[in-house]
Amino acid sequence: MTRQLPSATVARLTVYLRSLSAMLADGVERVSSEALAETAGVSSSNVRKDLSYLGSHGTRGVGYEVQRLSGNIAATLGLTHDWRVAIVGAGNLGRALARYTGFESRGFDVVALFDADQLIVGNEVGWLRVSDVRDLEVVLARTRATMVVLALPGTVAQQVCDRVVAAGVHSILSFAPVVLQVPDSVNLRKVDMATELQILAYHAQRIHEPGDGPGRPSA
Amino acid sequence: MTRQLPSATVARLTVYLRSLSAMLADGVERVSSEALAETAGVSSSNVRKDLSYLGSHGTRGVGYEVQRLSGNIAATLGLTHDWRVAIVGAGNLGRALARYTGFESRGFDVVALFDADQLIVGNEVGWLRVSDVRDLEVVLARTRATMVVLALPGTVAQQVCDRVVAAGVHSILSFAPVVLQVPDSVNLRKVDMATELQILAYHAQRIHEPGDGPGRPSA
DNA sequence: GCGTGTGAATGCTTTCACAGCA
DNA sequence: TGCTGTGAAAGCATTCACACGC
Repeated sequence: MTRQLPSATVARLTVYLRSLSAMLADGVERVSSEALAETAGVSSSNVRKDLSYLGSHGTRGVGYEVQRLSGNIAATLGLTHDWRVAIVGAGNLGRALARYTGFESRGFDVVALFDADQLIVGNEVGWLRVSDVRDLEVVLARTRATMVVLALPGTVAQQVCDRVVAAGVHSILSFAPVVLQVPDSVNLRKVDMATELQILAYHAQRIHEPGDGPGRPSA
Repeated sequence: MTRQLPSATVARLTVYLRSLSAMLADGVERVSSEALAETAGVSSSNVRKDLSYLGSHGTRGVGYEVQRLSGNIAATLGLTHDWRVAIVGAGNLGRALARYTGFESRGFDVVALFDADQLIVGNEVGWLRVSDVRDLEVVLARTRATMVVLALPGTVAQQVCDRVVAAGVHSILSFAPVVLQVPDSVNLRKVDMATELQILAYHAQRIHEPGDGPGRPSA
């Protein structure tokens, strides 16, 4: 049952899942690869290839059963139960993440929020109380969190990351603008907003040749 | 003159740039592809291939001049001048982004922050005043913002996105958990935190079968 | 027919290995 | 000698095109 899926496929499955959830809510019962591709912003052959990895059973000439496909993808992604997530860093971003309602609805429970600043520790954010990062190991164990989100300054990210790893966490999502070193056994994903803007800058600059001001909005 | 760089290379250039900035600050003058690869978390041959696209001039047997390489990459990415960025959505995430100091230091000026909620419009966030999203077109024009960050609910993302595009913006970074449709002339990048966690869930679930969760994959 | 499932072909990315130059 | 720069090879990912079954 455990053949590794191509990583590009895994990323797209999450998108399909979102589209399918919307369709389920709308009472749609069947969907073609063409229609699903449309809502997901990819090609239909890409959709079919991706779904074929699940050993998915669509019906030729008809399409896929929304309900069944949705359950199939959720199971494949490991979303059959909730995941307990801890957020380290209760600055602007950490607090925003802690209050983000999109996690809940997608099967992720935020069970702890940490900060090092004693002025913040003990405060309430949403329905959570901010824990002292000195108690990281204890609280991670007590809450049985298996995923950690790092929302802290680059300067301390690596040292906190090391403690998180030592505490036995294998899944980490980092918003810190640094490259973190982790053992192979740990799964680390990185989101960096400045990087994203820089990539946009590259493409923007290739179009309007840089004068002193960045392009005029010619329409 | 400038041939299109592979997109994977562009993404890594931003990482190199960060490493090089740190080295510059530390007074390091030269760096080998091996050393740079280490800090960036990629292979050294990957670094050399990437840099060779810039027609970059390293010195054989020695390495690259940090200062020069750094300037080279910045120029390639179009970071020789600041970019004016507007953020639409002053909820938790939007406010966190508006206050994020990492943008400034990387050449991105947040020049406007919008919201639709009349209770929020007019408030100060950092050194910005929240504008009414009804004035989107006017304020975008006045501030001459050329990049827009969408930090708003999925339900309104597409309609706001359409207005942003119509206003002549060609670079958009979206945090909304939906697939947005834009013309080919627009560059859209997407960041979705729930998606990232789902991808982590997939890998986590492939390793340890969860103990207290219901259901395991059928044989 | 129609739309899935899938080999085969194309294109993109990374790695290898080594020539070439300080 | 040491490290860059780069063709050639290997490894992924996407697209094509069409057989197949409803």
